Amino acid sequence: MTIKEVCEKFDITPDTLRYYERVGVIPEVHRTKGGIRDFTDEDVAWVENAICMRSAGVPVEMLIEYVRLYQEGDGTFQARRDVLEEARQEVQKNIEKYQATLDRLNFKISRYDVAIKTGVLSWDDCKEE
Amino acid sequence: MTIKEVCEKFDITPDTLRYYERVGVIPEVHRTKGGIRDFTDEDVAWVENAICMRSAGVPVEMLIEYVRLYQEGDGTFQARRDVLEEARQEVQKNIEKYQATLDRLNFKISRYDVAIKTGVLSWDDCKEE
DNA sequence: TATTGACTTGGAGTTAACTCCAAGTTGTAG
DNA sequence: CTACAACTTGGAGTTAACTCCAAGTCAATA
Repeated sequence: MTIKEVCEKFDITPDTLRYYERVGVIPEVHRTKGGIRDFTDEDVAWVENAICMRSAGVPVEMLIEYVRLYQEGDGTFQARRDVLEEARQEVQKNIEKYQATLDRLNFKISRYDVAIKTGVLSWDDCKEE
Repeated sequence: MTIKEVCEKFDITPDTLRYYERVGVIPEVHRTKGGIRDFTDEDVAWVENAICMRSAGVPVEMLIEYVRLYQEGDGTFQARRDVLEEARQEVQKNIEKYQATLDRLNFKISRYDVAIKTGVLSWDDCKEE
C-alpha cells in the first residue's frame, strides 16, 4: 500500500505519516527496493492505532515510548501495559471533563433558547452570560 | 479578589489569566484605583467558564468570539447561541472519539493482562501490538 | 529513453496556547 | 518614609504537533 493510499484511508497528509515514522510514533515502514514506502497490513494497523490514540489526545511522546518498548521485545509486557494504563487514565479523565463542559453548554444553550423567544436572558443563579 | 486568589482557586498561573484578559477570552477585569486587578464575582464567573471550556478543548478563538458578541449587547442572542452550539458539537464529537479510544485501550490492556500471566501476547484478529 | 508526476530526505517554518522576562508601579509592614 | 513583595505592561520565547519546502530519486507512460 502506498503512502497516498494510507493517507486517503485515514484522511491525513503524507507529511504527518512521514513525521510519525521519523519520530517513532509508528515503527519503520516497509520499503520497495527503490526506498519508497510500501505499507504492509501491520504497518497500516500501527497507523490506525496511532491515529486513534492521537484523536483522543494521547501524546506523541507516549506513543513513541510504547513503540520503543514493543521493539525491545517480550520482556516489556508490563512496561507496555503501564504506558497503556497511563493513557487510559488520561483519556478517562478527559471524558469526564468534556462531559462536564457538555452539560454546561447544554444549560447555556437552553437559556439562550428562552432568551431568543422572550428577548430576555434569564439570570437565575448564574452570574455570567 | 486578587489575581493570586483567583489563580489559587482555579489552579492556574497569573500569566494565563492576564493572557486570557489580554486576548479577550474574558472581558476586562475590574481594577483598583492603582490599576491592580480586583476580580468581582462576575469576573470570577467568566474565568470559571473560560477554564471549563478550555479544559474541554474549546478553542480560545471561540471564547473570544463569544465575549465579543456578549459585549455587543442583547441583539446577539442568536449569534451567541450559534457559537455555543458549534462548541457543543465539537465537544460531543470529541467525547465519542475519546470513548472509542478508551474502548481500544481497555481491550489492549486486557490482552496485556493475559500476556503478563501467560508470557504470550495473543494475536486474535488484531494485527498490531 | 525521455518526460512527468509521485516519492524521498533533512531541515526550516507554522500554529495555538501559553509562559517567561525586564523594567517599572503599587501597597503594606515596620 | 522606606523596604520589599506583589502587582503592572509589552513583548519575546517555548512547546507540541504538525506542515511546508527545496533538491533530488524513482517509476510508469509515450
